[in-house]
Amino acid sequence: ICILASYSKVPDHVILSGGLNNRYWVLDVDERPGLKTLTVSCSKSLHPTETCLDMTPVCCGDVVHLEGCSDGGSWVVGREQGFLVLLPDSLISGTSISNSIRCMRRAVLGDMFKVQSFTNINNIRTCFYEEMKQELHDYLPALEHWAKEYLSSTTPKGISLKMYDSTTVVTVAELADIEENVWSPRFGLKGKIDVTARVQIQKPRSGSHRTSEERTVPLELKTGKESNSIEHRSQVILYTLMSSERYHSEAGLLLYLKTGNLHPVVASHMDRRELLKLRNTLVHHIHNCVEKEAKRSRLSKLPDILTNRQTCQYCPQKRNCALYERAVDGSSADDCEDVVRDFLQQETGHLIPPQLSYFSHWLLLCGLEATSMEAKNGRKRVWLQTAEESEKNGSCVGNVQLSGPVTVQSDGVFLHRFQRSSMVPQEGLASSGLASGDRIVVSDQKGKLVGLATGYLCEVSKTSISCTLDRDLSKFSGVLFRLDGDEGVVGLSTHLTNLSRLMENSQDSDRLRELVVDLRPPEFIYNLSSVLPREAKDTVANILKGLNKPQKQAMKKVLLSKDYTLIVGMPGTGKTTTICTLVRILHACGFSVLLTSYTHSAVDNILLKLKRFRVGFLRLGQGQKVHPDILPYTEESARKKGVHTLSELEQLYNKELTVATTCMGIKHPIFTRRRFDFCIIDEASQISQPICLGPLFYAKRFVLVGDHQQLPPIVQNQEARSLGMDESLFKRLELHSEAVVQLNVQYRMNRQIMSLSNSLMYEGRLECGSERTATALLSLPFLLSVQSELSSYSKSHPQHDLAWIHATLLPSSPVCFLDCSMVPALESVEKGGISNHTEAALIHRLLSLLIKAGCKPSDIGVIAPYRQQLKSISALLQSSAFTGVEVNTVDRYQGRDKSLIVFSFVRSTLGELLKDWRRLNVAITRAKHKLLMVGSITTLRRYAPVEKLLNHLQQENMISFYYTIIFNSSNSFANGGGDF
DNA sequence: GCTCTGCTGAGAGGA
Repeated sequence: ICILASYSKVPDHVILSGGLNNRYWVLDVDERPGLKTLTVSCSKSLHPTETCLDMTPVCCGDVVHLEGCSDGGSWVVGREQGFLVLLPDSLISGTSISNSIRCMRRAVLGDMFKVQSFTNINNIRTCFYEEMKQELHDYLPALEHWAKEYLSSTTPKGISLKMYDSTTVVTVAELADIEENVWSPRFGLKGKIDVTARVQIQKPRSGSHRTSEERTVPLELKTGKESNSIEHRSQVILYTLMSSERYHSEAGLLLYLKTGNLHPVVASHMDRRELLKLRNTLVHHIHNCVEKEAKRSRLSKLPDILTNRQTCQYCPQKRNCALYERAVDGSSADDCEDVVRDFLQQETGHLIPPQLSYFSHWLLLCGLEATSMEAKNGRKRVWLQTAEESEKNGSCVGNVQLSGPVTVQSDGVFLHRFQRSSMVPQEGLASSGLASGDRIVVSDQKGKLVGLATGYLCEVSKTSISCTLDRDLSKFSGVLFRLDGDEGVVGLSTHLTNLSRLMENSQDSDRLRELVVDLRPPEFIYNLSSVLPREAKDTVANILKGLNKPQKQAMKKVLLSKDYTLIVGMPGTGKTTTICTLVRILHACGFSVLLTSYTHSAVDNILLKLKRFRVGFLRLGQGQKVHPDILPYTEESARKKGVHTLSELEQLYNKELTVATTCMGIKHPIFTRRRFDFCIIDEASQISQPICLGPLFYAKRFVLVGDHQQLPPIVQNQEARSLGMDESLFKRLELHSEAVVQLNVQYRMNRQIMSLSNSLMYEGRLECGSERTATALLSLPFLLSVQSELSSYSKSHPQHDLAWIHATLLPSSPVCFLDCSMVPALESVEKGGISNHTEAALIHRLLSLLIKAGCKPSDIGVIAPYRQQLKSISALLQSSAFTGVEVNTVDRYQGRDKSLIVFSFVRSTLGELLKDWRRLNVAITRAKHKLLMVGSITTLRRYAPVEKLLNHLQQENMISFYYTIIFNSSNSFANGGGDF
């Protein structure tokens, strides 16, 4: 009963449907020997139900797609017909499935851990003409042979296909496409087809006449040995299956380039069904990587280890295979066969139990987080929803056609322009919810060509859209397309790959593991002169002149470190400047530096400062995401200036001492070659441990810069968070106080504003850098005129007491809390989240007055913890007078400041976000000269952090004014006061 | 309960 209850409600994000592209919900599984009956429904009300017979590992609550025919509501998946596709919206690649034939465990691991070895410099080799020519040369004779035998343009013999009679001849008429991308949500498959070939099938009719028929089939190329193996043939069968909706082909071709031999691959229904069963098993393991037992989650068991030395010896997943077995499945070396024991010992013998549990712990956290992200994954909307439905939700434009020619921008980047074919709605395409810079997926409107190309939007105007795509779609002129925003299915493979690497038996990993997992205390040397080169001393001394005391200390600590240094950058203490200076000093000493952060903008922030000094650097990363002023420093632009050979490319990679990129950008081939003396990671307190590890593999020493009193890494899964997934490496290593330097001298906030954070978080450690900082106030040149306007209004409306407004505006009171409890100001829960219209209206009024009094809109920032509140505030700030006012979330304001900050607390009931001390700390440390807080004190007192803040405000007499007048449209000053 | 940035990625082949 309990099980039924939990699966009798379909979650909101699940989409069900009947028909050809059906999606069924599994309500019940009845298992008997040799027979498995599923009770399924394709309606969200779960009525009516149908049944299905199949042997796949299906659980209650799974979504399945049924192929074949149903007879009176019962589906049979059997020898002659019918398929069951488990979780069809998880598209599995053809190679993953063919990999699973030999070892299912390897295929499952392959989905979790990407193996790095292949992004090496040899891959780039073939990008250069000479190297490519050489590579191709060996294959030319065989290719020529192939063309003569099979290409229609010559006089080919063709191949005979057994599926027809022996006199049927197939020749290749045209190569229609190469590397065609296919997403097949019907079979839950995806892949890239080497060659899409148009073939001619000639068969004898009765009598002597031949009939000729044209078909489009997948052609798979293999450069290696001609094995005609089951794996190769399976790949072709899968490509044929996944492209069957496009081309209706029944067979595919397999071409071995070493010999030029072409093999036809024809599959029976059972062949296809067996492959789809493998796919289902794989999906089952991927989806159920975490299981719950007695309310506690744990990692599931993987398919068994294949104890075949021949096969396992060269398996790219052997380390992960052994690690998982020992760390997760917990098998001790004793209770297994000799072969397995030897294998486990060989791969994981260098690891001690705490290291294994670090690995399994983080694997579990990532697994939990992955399940939360999967539920939100919006990619399946591309095929589950019509363009019209998706347009309503935003982030989709349907009914567009190619307009104008496709231009090649660079290698594999094609610029396209699309136009709405039918009438354009009033607001035009600009209102589609898509904006320039967004990632998109292009599909056809009908849903036959799903995922044709991906790319980035360039320009969105009222009538047309331009974008760069990874494929040239010019041959589809006239086809109706839809463009969908692609939130991406990034997953956690970088996390897992880094974790796996941390467990590697190598020098780099051993050392990092010692520091990160075993928490070995960091070491320092004592004599600065041994690290400072004589010739750099003057330069360094000069650079140091611009720094304050703690900043100088930080520089010294870094230079003396043998392992790592942690720099705590409290709000406004000049973190960016400090990092910039650090890079300059290290540069002057001749040290190489890898400079990273989680976000592109944080990396570029430092580079923008660095670029003013004569310090060269190489910026890696997608040009689309890099700041325009930094573009000249990217690899892309350097290569445009002329890199024609491999050695020129190597020169480019080795030229600069300093290399900058994001933490995720470490897949770049440069890292197979280069090691750095230092790695600096900015905003490290906001980066999760597995991601933060990535760049550290490439440096001898590292510097983490952050502040754990500000925002932690974002973790969506509640259980993962409670198990510590939001603990950054910065926080973890902070227990070694000898590695920590605190930057506590700040140049942002005046004395009163600083006092808030000091009492909330920093216990008085935060100091003002100068008297000027401490006493700086908001400048309101026209305050007098606004005041007199207010006074005259008060005279004519004596029933309204406006004293509180007078006081709020005064620059001499830098901190004000406006209490709305008595108004009252109630929150409202809307589709997009929580907002508070009363607070929004009040903020609108205050800003009008402040701007009238002479505050520049660009000096004003409005902050709220909730997105929906930003929307309702922005909606009120539409008039041109407010242009320049920046409205944003607390999270997005971290690292930034404004002269005047207005913070809207929003909540009138309890909420999750404001319970976090760190978020509140960020909110109150953004203002330089004046901080206005708006909220309901009676409610907010219930949160410990806000309570502490309020106590301080009361002590210091900063809640000077209770905002208690009735605030509604009929009798407030809002109407009578006209436009102020 | 509602905070959000990363990222091409499928497959390249050997025993």
